[in-house]
Amino acid sequence: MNDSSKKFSKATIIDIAKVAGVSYSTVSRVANNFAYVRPSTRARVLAAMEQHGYVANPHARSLHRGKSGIIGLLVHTLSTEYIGEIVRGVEDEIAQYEYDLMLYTTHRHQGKETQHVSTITRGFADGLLLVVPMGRENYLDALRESNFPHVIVDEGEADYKSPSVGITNRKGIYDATRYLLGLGHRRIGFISDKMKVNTAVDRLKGYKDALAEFGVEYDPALVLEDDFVRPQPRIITETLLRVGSPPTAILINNDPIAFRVMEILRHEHGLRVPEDISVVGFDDISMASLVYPRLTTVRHPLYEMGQAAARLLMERIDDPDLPPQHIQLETELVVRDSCHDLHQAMEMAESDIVKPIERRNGREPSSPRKR
Amino acid sequence: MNDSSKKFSKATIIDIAKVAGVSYSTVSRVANNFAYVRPSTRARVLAAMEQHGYVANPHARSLHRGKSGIIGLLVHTLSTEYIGEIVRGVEDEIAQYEYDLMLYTTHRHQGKETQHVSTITRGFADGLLLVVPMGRENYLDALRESNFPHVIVDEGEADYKSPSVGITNRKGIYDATRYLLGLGHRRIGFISDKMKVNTAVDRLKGYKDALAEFGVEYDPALVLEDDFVRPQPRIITETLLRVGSPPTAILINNDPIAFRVMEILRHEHGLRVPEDISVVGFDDISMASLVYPRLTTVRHPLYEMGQAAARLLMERIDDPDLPPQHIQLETELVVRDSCHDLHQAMEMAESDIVKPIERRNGREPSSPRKR
DNA sequence: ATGAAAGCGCTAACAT
DNA sequence: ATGTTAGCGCTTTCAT
Repeated sequence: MNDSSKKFSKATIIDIAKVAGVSYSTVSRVANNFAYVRPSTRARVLAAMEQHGYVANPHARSLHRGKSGIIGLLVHTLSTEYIGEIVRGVEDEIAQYEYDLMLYTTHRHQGKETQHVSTITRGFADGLLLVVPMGRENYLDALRESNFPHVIVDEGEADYKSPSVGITNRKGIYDATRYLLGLGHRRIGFISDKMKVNTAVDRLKGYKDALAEFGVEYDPALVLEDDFVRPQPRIITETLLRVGSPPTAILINNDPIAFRVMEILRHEHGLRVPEDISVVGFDDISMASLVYPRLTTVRHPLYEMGQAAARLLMERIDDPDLPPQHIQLETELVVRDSCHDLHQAMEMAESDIVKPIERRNGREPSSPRKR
Repeated sequence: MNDSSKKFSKATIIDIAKVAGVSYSTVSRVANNFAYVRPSTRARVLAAMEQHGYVANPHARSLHRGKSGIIGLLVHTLSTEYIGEIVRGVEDEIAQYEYDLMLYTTHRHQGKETQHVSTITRGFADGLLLVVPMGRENYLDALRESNFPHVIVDEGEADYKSPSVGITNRKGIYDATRYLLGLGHRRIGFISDKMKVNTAVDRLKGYKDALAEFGVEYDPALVLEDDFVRPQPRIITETLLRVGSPPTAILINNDPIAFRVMEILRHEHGLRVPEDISVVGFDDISMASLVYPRLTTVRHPLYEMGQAAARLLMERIDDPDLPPQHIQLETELVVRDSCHDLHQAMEMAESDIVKPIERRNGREPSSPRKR
């Protein structure tokens, strides 16, 4: 409004109309590529637009059209590859529809703010993507009531009231658990997100199913709930190692936490992975194949999930009355080097003087220089 | 505009005015918390707003005010912790000013599109943050010409025409190189981003300065330029190992690439880090302390950089005529376990039968199970 | 093929 | 303390 801000205020449709010597509705026609504009007129308008670097004010346009070409994305944080990959999928998909992305981080809009998020988004964006595993009930209801186009990303099987995209969580963990059981492991630690999170429930089921199938009794002492937003890998690890008959393998429902557990196992407990203890992660982020030992994990198709969610949202923006749909993508067990075959280990032990238990503190990490 | 979309179109200021039995300017006054509204009237309006879940249409508001409360963020990709941390800093900072974030990914708006980005952003957002190390000349000029508030994030020392935030790149690498030299290394590989990127130039300078200080001759064969957008760690590594007198240490200007190089060194060349070859990274992302061996690297204050950039931008939105300013944040060498002390190694070798050269393929990674 | 004019929802003078 | 009104910049009938 003040003078200095005028400096970068763009030419309006009226300015262009004046320069081109036409009415501003004609400029609008040219800008929107409508038919029935005489080629010579069009050229003149185009020239004027070019000259002044004209571009339509998106707010005015949105105001009139009643839609903005923007979709909102609600996430907890951006600092993880997990979310980065999802956003990449979303971005690539909506680019085809010429949509743009508005970012909302939930930790800002806390408490009563959480409700505002949906309200803010409503009216500003044409649709909303939610990557928020919990604490969303209040505004989810509001979104459904007002029939505002939205899609939940990475949803479990519990709640299909809203359209959503997810993965085969149960099967993913089922496969991983079976794999460990197949290697001879019977005491398998399970580090899970809070059971408030739907996907965590599904995954625990996969764990139990596999155990049952192998006739292994389910031991609650081996199942630890952590808050994946603020994980406590040290506490979790120590708790698990202190269990009466400690686990020979740990299934951790999140790669980054698995990395931290491995680090703790190695540097604070002198345990080797996989020789002394096996580790399996979940997500298969890029680091999984770069750590040492390379992490065996369950691939989570994050990019594809983002794409699918965006596509679903586009459909619902077109027709908000579509019945809620849930898309489920396939996981895949990726076997790398972080698990030990106990059968093989047995044979070794028989022809070996070193017993497994003695190995534990046998080898310190080389060159333990301080930070 | 069609019927179904009406379903979630919110009540307007006029609807509320009717319900509350006042004029809509009064509603506006209440919505904007103006004085001089009789408490009873205010209460009535508030009730009506509550009842209908009223929230002002942001486009109408922006249109009128001439500003939107939005800042644009232009990044290449979101899939890295690097960018995630920056965005987190930005987010936290702008939240205090009640600004929101609009995301633009450059790989979408390529070629002539790149120009559109600035034009789109102009008029829609009140300011723009750029995390784009290269290929931005065209629109940067346009931004400066129109005096549109913008800040370049992670800028080197070459270009202070635009306001920017960066780090002590030269010193960061200078410290790291000195550290390696201090450990006795004389052949130090240097893997850098393209020299088109300003920061890469600064860093190379730091490398050369340290070398000169130790009287070590600069060998161009040890300096490899890679494209950090599409890195080729395998090629780089092999090239470096094939140099006549190969490096005993490698300085890699990016942690994720350092992780990949370490993996390649280990699994494809049977080399141990740090015993056979030392590695230093740059950025100190969270994984640096979780890999094995823990990575010695240069800390890049990403979060703080995001904050500083956002703060600078806020200032410039307030007063676009401020002279361009450059903020430089401090780096810090973080010593962990990925570097070997050659002096120490010498002593060892003398009292050891195993010569360094023989060690090279001496130890395969344990349990080399296939993926 | 083009111009005139209404209106999208809101804010901010200007009245009263 | 509240109502009236003129835009903000654009799209879109409706005329011509």
